[in-house]
Amino acid sequence: MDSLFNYINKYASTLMSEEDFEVIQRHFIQKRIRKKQYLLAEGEICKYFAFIVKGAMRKYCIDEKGVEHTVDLYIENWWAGDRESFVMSTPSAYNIDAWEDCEVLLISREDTLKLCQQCPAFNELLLKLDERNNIATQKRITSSISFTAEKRYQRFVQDHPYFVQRFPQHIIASYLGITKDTLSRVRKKALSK
Amino acid sequence: MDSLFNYINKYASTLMSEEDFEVIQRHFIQKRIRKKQYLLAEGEICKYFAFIVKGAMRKYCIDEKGVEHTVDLYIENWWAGDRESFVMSTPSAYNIDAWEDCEVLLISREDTLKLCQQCPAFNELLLKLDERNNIATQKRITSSISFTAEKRYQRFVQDHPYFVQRFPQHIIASYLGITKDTLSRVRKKALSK
DNA sequence: CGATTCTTTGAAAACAGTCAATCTGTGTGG
DNA sequence: CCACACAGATTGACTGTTTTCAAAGAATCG
Repeated sequence: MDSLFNYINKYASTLMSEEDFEVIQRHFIQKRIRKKQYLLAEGEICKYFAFIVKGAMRKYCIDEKGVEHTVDLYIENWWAGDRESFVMSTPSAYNIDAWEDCEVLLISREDTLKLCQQCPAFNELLLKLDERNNIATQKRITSSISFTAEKRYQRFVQDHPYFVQRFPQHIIASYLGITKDTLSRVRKKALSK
Repeated sequence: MDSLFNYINKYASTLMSEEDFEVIQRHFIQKRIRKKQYLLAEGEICKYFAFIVKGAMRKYCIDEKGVEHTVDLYIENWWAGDRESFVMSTPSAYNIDAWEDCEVLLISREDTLKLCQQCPAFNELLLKLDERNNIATQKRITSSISFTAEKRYQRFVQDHPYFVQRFPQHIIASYLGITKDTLSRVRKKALSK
C-alpha cells in the first residue's frame, strides 16, 4: 500500500490525514498477477482498475487477422484498465496481461466514486491523473500522425527509456504501430549513423 | 451561456442551483473568434480553455518541413485548448484557429480550479469530460496503430459524420495521418465497391 | 469573371509489410 | 555439461501501400 500513498501524496496538493489513509486503504484489494495471466480479457467487463505496485503489464487488442496490437504499456506507479468498459460497464475490446509478475491494488468503479466523494485528496488525484493521461495521449496521437516510424521510435526511446529496458522489441514495434521487422531495420539504420 | 448550462446539466448527475449558475457564469468570458483567427498560436501559453457555443475549430502543429498536422477538430459543445500548456504554463506546440466563425466561452486555469472547489457539479463535469476524452483518444490510438488508411477513414465517417460535413477532405486526411492524395484515392476505391 | 481553395489524377520513388529462413541468447531437463 | 526447446532479433527478396510532386479539374466566393 505504501507505494500508493506515496503516489497520492505526490499528486495531491494537500497532504492526507490518517483517516483518509484508512478510508482509501479499505477500498483497495491487494492481488498478485503472475506473468502471462490476465487482469482483463476481451469480452469481459473491466470491474477493477489496477494500480501497479510492482511489475509490468500490457494492454492489447487482436484484429481480424489475429495480429496483436499493443495499445498501452504499464509499469510501477501506473494505472491499468479499460476506461470505457470500466465506466460504461460494456464488454472490453482489450486484453490486459502481466508481462512480468505483478503486485497490484484493485479498486472497483463504485468505490472510486465513493472515494471521490469522501476524500478530496483522492478526487484531486483522479483529476490530475486524467490530466496527465490526456496530455500523454495527445502527444502520442501527434507523434503517430506526424512522424515516420523512425522518428516515432526515436521519440519513444527518449520519452520512455524504462519501457525499452523492460519490453522486447516486437512489443514496442506493435506499440508504435509498425512490425517487428521494420523496427529491426530502423534500429540498424540508426546505429550506422 | 445557455448552451453551456445545458451541457453541464447533461453531464452532471445533480442539477445545479440558481446560485451555481451565477457563480459559473461569472468565471467565463464570452468571445467571438472569426474564421482563420487564432485561439492559440504555437509558442504561446494557453491561458484559456474554450467552450464552443457555435462554430468549428481545429488544432494542428507544423513539422520541420512546414506540413500541418491536424491533431483535433472541434465543433459546438466541445472544449478547445492545449491541456499541457494550460496546466503547466509552458509554450504550446500547437495552433488552434477558427475554421468557421465562432462564439466561445473562455475560462482560465485559476478559475477552473476555483470552480472545482466551489461547485461540485462543475467538478463532476470536468471528471466526466476527461473520462470521455480519455476514452475517445484511446480509441483513436487503437485505430491509428491497428488499421490501414482505408479502415481508419471508414471508422471516422461512421463515428464523426458531423466532422465530415464541416471540414474539407484535406483537413480530415491530415487528422487521419495520411495525405489528401491518399484520402482521395481511398474514397474513390470505396465508391467503386 | 478572376482568385482562391479544394479535389483528383498519373507516374515515380520512398516506405512499410509479409513470409520464410537464420541467428542469438536463455533456460530446462536429461 | 550438453542437447534441446523457446522466445526474440535479424535479414533478404518480394509485394503492397503511401508519399511526392506537378498538373489539371471542380467548386466556391467576392
